[in-house]
Amino acid sequence: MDGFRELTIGEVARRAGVATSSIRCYERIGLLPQPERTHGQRRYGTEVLGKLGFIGVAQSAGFKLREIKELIDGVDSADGMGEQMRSLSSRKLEEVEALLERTKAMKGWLETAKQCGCASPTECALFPVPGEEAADADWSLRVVQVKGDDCRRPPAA
Amino acid sequence: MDGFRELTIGEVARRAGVATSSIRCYERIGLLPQPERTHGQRRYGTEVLGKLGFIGVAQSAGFKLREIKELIDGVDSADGMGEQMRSLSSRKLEEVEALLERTKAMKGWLETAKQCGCASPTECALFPVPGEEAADADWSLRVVQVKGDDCRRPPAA
DNA sequence: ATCGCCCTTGAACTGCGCTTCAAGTCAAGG
DNA sequence: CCTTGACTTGAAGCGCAGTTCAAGGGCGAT
Repeated sequence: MDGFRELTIGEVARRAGVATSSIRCYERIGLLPQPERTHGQRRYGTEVLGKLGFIGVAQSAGFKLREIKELIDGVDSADGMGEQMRSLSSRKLEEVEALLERTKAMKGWLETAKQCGCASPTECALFPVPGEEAADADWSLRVVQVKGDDCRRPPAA
Repeated sequence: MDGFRELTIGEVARRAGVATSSIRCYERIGLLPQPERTHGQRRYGTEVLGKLGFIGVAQSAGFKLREIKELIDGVDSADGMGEQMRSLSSRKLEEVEALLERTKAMKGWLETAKQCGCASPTECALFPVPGEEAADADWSLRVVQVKGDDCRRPPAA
């Protein structure tokens, strides 16, 4: 059913929803294996679609291609989906959880900004001004503190 | 209090927590105005710290520097923080919400992968294989469907 | 006056993830 | 036969967000 390996790069690109140039690029950097060839042209089996799908998901979650390569290599080479896979996933999970938090913070900021009625950044809590001593102001955390739909800066008490 | 404009670029960099090279870069692309100078050296007032803070926040909210420039130009010139701000935020909000979904999907995937006992990707539902007709397979949604701690692929019924 | 330190410049470089290009091969269809 | 269309290659280019570098200026302190 899928041992035919008869898909051309163009067909793979169409079905996976990526550009042929991306596929060749992935091959170049070792993300995809060298496929078999007919008349010099790449021939793929359908399993490459799964791999491309995985690459897409991982990418959209913020993995770099190098990291995706690590993941794929771990799965392909080691003892099945062994320790390598699990430890990589554990490590990545922490990063993804951090990304999740940051993304939630951004969402909050944008929701406030969407309905902000402030006349200028000077009066708006979305745009804080650091104190004299603030050497390492943590802007992203300050922004998270903006809640509700009133983003006016509290009158500096 | 802040009309002195006596901060050097190094001091601004330290207090805002960015590199001097970034500040010059922002100036180059019009994100920051040309500051006054003494002996050829840039001299800033403290209000630049607010601007840099804003740039940082907006960046972490997913805005590109070009978009941030749009925002700043809009705030500085037009009717306060007007329509431009709100429409850009609305647009960005959609993007961030999509990112949020993808990140959640990846988190689910990684959590499953962390405790996956499958011997090979072939038997594992974490690596789906698309059907013959799937021209626009929605991988991110498929991955979300992997729930619980058993990631074995259901025997193709 | 010499040292150390901070500042200046433009150009080039980095890393990432592709995309585009020129020049060529091959098989099928009219 | 000739065209069409999909494929091949390596190299170069792009957009982004900076960083690094060489070569030099100026100032306060010792």
